[in-house]
Amino acid sequence: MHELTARQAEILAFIRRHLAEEGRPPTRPELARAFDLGSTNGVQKHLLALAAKGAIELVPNAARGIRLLEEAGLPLVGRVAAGSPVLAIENVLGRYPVDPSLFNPRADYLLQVRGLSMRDEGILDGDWLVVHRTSEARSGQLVVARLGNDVTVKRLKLRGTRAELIPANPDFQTLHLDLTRDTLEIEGIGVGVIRNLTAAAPPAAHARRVHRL
Amino acid sequence: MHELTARQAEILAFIRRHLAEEGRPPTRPELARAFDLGSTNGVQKHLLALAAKGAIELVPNAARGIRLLEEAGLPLVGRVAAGSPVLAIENVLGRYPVDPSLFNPRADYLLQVRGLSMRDEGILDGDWLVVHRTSEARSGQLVVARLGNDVTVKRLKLRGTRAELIPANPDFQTLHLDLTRDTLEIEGIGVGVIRNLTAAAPPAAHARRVHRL
DNA sequence: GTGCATGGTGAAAACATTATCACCAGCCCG
DNA sequence: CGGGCTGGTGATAATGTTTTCACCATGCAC
Repeated sequence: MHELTARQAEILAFIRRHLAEEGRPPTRPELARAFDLGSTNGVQKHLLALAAKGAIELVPNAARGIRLLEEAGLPLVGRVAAGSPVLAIENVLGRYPVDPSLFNPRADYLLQVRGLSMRDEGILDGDWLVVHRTSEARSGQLVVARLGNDVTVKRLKLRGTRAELIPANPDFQTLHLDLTRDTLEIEGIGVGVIRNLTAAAPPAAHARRVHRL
Repeated sequence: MHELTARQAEILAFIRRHLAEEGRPPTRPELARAFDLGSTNGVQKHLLALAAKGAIELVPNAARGIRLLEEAGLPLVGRVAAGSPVLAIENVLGRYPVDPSLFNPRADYLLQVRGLSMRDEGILDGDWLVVHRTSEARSGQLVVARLGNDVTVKRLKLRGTRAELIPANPDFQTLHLDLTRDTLEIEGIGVGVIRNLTAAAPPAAHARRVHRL
């Protein structure tokens, strides 16, 4: 999908909002009113541009025939390949209909937890950690951190120039870092946990096209 | 909301499906075609009946102006008052945008877990247990059971006419039941767990009106 | 059996919406 | 400096859609 212009992004955002609030896509006159345009044709050209760039689909001759083509739900990230960004395509196992607004701050992706290093905080092997993407974390928060080529989930403690990454399982070691020497890359903070208790048959990843929410 | 007739329920279901699949509500001609009616007025009368019963809202003079008025998301059940049904209004703390299809079998409600009796299975105080409503459970499943006036979450083991409700914490006792004497009422089975790690500011319960799913 | 809710047909007027025409201006790129 | 993309105005035809007529049949409660 090509980059959208500022104007096109505004219009796409309005369509999203209209869909969420009214439960149906806007018409061209409604869009024209919202953007104070005198002609529906201005709107029509923006819609054609958005459709050409793959952001929406226009259903011919249907009133309110605007469909959003964004992917629904949050990406589930599995084992992170060495050196690759967390959200790189090869790490994404699928998309699942989890509402980002259910968590605070907003959820950005799901990370499948491997191992039992956070067992005593009730985070088990296979659980989905709900992650808010940020590079800043405060002491005491559960962080998704990158250590060299590895991505790990631990509780962060900051003491001046020293940092600790603390597991919640006596079988694992606390990692001590000197921030004047070592680099600590924060990928995000844990804002929630989701566990599927009947995981024998995991739900199919929704490739569903959205409209709202 | 009054009871819907079979026909009205069919039509409501179609509207729901159309919304989920097409991203916009159906028009009256579309409904007429779907139900093989020769006149859009047949549809119109059904819509007026649905609106009168509070199932939908009709937006005047708007193409596809049908809004679903169902409540979004799943109810979160807090402490269950003695003797009351789990989903009784006084037990419901709010509604949260959790997608029922994310779990298998389908999620019906969320139960706020009290205490640490399932700690070693990673279910902690305050966690939301995702529950599928059923009165039948198999041995080995995590069940929401009613014991007299209390509702409890334990793992179920069945051995002939004897049943055990087993906690996952050595500080708690296994409950032994003789099914020829005692009654074991199953309210549902646990199909998932959701935990909010930053629960200081819990998300506002959505009273949001849906369209989608 | 009379009244009322449900579930229809058929038609038509009024209005909402899409789609396309011609035309204009600014901007950036080669 | 010419051509293409963006972002507009204004108008109109064709179609989609809502709304409301009048009329009919069935089942059910009082």
